[in-house]
Amino acid sequence: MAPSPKAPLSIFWFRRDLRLKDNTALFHALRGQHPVLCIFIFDTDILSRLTEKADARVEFILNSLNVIQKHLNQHDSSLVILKDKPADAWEVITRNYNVKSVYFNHDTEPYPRKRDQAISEFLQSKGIAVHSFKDQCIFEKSEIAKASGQPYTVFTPYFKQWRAHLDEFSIQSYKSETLLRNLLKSRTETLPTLSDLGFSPAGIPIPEPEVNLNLIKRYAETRDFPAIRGTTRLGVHLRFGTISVRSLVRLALEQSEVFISEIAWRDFFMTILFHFPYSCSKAFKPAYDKISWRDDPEGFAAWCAGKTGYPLVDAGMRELNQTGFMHNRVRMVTASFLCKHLLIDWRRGERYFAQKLLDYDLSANVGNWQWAAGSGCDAAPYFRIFNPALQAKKFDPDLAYIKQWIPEYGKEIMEPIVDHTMARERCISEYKKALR
DNA sequence: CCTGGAGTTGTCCTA
DNA sequence: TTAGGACAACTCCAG
Repeated sequence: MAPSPKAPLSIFWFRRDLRLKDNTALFHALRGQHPVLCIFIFDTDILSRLTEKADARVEFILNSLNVIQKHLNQHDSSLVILKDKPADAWEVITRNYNVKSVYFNHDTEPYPRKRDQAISEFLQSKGIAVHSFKDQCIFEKSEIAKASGQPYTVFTPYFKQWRAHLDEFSIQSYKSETLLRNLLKSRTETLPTLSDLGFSPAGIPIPEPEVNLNLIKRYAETRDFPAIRGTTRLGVHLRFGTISVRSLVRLALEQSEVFISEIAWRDFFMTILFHFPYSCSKAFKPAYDKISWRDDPEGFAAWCAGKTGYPLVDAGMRELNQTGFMHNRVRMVTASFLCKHLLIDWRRGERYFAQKLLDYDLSANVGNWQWAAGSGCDAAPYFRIFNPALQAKKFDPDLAYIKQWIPEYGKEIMEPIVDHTMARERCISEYKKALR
């Protein structure tokens, strides 16, 4: 860290908003009265929980920080990177700099909420002003709520309200990129390397943050076919904030209502987790925690490895294992298979996806897993059990996706690890018993 | 408070 | 081959 320049300054704290363009808190920081120093903290509590050392997400963050650093350097400024527990990092920062105010964007997940609360109290106790802003979603917290003020728990009425609120203001651009002259001038700091952080490259391709308008226009017709490039794959960029969700909505508004509604689903699940934080580890509908999930180590291992004998399930799991991505249609099929065919607790699947997905987001992952298990708000009815063979026939009719991920398909025959009809009946009767 | 309509993404069986 | 009802009732939400 640089030696103490005692001039008063503001700090902008990058978290999951790794961009200089259209960044709300950065915009407000740069319009403040002090020059702005940008920081990023590698949270050692989070890093130490990552068991896989070839983690593409750490790599993605580092790449994004390097892009930011290049731009900051053009303005004779530099990122300061810390690797510490956040509380300790802020202890160091406030000791080394004459910090007058701190700016960051909201993160409403349970852990960041607690963290930000503690850090804010610490900063305020030192007389430092804390300013935080909505940035990672269009509407958050209780902005979309029933007339009574209670949060919606059903998507359709939520979306109706969300859509009615969507105006110029809610998707305006905060042109932080035009204010970079207000950055603090500082000596260039060297960024850590991946190995400095204790990680190694994952060898996973990272999609560019490019918005393909034609793809969004055709989204409703193409999104369900995993062999087609029919989805934008922007999830990872929304996850880390390398694109602004407002800019995406601005572009998509003219193109596709279905795509817009998917952005609203993202807001919806974030809002649900904000109001019902227990739902990341417990069934949203408590009765579903009465299901006696099977402890089936072989079945779980087969599912993870993509060796269930159901081609679409296996193709999806192999795509996930090899690329850190799985097509959304296939996410539903694989999740349904684990919960319903194998009767394995949705939390185990959720944790596996959490380890593997480059675009992993707690609220969306938990929301969708609970949807698949039937335990979530507004979830699939329990008797709705995806038939993997039928799903393959409908959505991968020429087997292009299956053959892409299962090269031995057609040459070797793999017996299904569980019979569809038996599994279906077992599931319905077990759910029935639990929900009685 | 009451009431009626609706609820992301399915599947299976029967006629 | 295809269309329609059953699956299960319950809760949510708006008027």
